[in-house]
Amino acid sequence: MKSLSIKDIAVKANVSITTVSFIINGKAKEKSISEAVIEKVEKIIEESGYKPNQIARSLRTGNSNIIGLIIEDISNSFFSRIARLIEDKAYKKGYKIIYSSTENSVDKAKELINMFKSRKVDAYIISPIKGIEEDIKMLLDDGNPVIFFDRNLPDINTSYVGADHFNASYQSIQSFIGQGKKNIALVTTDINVEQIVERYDGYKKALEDNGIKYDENLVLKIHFNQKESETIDQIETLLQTKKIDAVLFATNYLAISGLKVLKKINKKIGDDFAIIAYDDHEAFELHTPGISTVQQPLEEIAENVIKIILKQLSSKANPENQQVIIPAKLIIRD
Amino acid sequence: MKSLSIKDIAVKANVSITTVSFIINGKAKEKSISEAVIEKVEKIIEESGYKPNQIARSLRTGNSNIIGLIIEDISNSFFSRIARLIEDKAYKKGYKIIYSSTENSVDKAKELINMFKSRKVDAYIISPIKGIEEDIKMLLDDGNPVIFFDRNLPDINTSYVGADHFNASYQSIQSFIGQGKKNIALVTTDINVEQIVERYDGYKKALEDNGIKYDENLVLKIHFNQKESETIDQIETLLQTKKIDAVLFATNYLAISGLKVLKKINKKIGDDFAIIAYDDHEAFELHTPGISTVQQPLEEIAENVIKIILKQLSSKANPENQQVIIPAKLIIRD
DNA sequence: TTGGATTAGTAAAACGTTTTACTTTAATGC
DNA sequence: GCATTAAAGTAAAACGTTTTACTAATCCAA
Repeated sequence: MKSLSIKDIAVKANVSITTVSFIINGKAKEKSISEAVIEKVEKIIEESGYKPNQIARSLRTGNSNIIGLIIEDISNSFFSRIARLIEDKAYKKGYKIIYSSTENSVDKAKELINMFKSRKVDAYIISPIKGIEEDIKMLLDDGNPVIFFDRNLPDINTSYVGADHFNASYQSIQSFIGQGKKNIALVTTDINVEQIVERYDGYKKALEDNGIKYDENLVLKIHFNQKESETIDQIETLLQTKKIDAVLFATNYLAISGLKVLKKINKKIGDDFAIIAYDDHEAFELHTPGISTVQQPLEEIAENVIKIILKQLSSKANPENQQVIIPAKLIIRD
Repeated sequence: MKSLSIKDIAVKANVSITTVSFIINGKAKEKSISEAVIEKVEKIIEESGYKPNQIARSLRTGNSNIIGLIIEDISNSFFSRIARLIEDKAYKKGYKIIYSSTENSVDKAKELINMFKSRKVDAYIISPIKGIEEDIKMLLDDGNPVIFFDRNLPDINTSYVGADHFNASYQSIQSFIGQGKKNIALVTTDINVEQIVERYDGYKKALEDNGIKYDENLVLKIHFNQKESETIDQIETLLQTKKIDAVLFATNYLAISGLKVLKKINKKIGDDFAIIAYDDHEAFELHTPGISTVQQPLEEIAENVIKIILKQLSSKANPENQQVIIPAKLIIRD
């Protein structure tokens, strides 16, 4: 059963295709179509359940009302929650989201950009990784709205929304030190993205500022794509072989692995051992004792992202790039 | 900067558009294009970075290589994990996923179906809700491949993949009874979907089969869209006012709320009080003691979904509907 | 009464592909 | 040497819209 086209409607209403198109697009008044015709056509559209073919529309107009969202991994709760918020807000403005996960692979990221390009998405919301600078530049050169979130690429001049990773990390360490901790470890990943580097820098700077010597043996860089069991082994080794009284985990999934280690080796969180996790997770609130965490302001991030991108989409003017850095919140639990 | 079209390539190569199209689509041999021309054109395509406009392609061919995924809520870990797996597998076959969350609203679900329809997605993967039967029927009548997962709509004759909710629930209760529990509560939701009903039925049947009288006061139906604080209050009331020695939570987020209550009222899980959660969650493994859980076979579900849908997409033949029920696994933790 | 403005509407081009039906040239068989 | 077939390729229609440029009729002012 073929679906209806604008032509079918035009024939039924005994008017031209043009007229129907004007009516559909709310230009009837402006194009001086009579009230009678408008009503007739609208009635027919209503009754027949006709919906314009978006593909044809996109081809003609050059825009798709689709926003491409490129993230690391939709199954990570940080991203899935952001995605949900963005989807929600975009939806209300008539935009759909089409998303894909890069799994931190440069090749996949490039492929995704190409794919979105050939689908003519109207805008790109990207949590970027190093290595795709050229591709992003091409997008920008072609006049596509592009916004980064969570992470930034320093060489690229485009809008960005993210948490203040440096300060969040700095304050976490301050908090440890305030509790009298001296041997503070950092468990982070080896992916070379700005937000991870900033968390590292904040860690280092806080130590320095407090006169504690930075010891690279207390920093564990986990390889991004490795199996969790391996991560667990490495964290276990760290905890068993080094004298450590506090650990900052640079991502929530690393903290989850860390908690598994603690359970396994039966090490308790308490007065003589503390941890803080970056990015909240339901497991942290429920844990006994509660796990302190750096909470990123998801709602605010999503809101700013969508606000900036919609503004760029509506005003054809060349976009002034905005950099929005939102403070993260340290939640102390116990 | 306009992007290249097939025409630009044709001009550069000094051949016709048709020829370029044949080459792009791998029909060069079959259409007897000479090796020399093929090479020349391919070189130009390669060098220029030309990518066919998918929109134009879709318009002409009538398919989009996009599969629409309609779920309840992408930020729920069950769905985001499934989504990731489906995305992954679809991607490998050249299909993209475009997803949206219904938030359990019939209106939103209908809107999404319409939106996907006007975008001419090639297939629909849906975790359905009651009230959209008519819309689904229309999709099927139009010859669209549609597959349900996680939940089924009994009136609709289409493929379905899901866990064996009835048995999973039944076994959970059996397990409680095996531990000597007698006053077993069920915390579930009021949404009227098959999988929730089955979990309820399994609960009831297991009680009956063991000669325990079903007591409706021990069943708490939480309103789907209410705030978590309210849910927590209701669960707290249930636990405080009724004599209960075991609780089955019908979804993971209900169990999370339940755990928050336990923490709040300082009730311990142990010999005289047990719980089981439906759908696993990272928090459950980490919890002390570990929370027993009904684990849905995500990987298998995703795999079956994508296998069935791809088969339907490749063979134009009218699809034989498949019903795949996969056993869930009860994981006992402590 | 005339000619510019307004009203009401339409024909046709364009967006970038795919695909059908066609042409031209060369090769082959007898 | 002529008819047939194969090889190599192309012109043009079609997909379903939007939009530009146009027409025809009516109205109004001078």
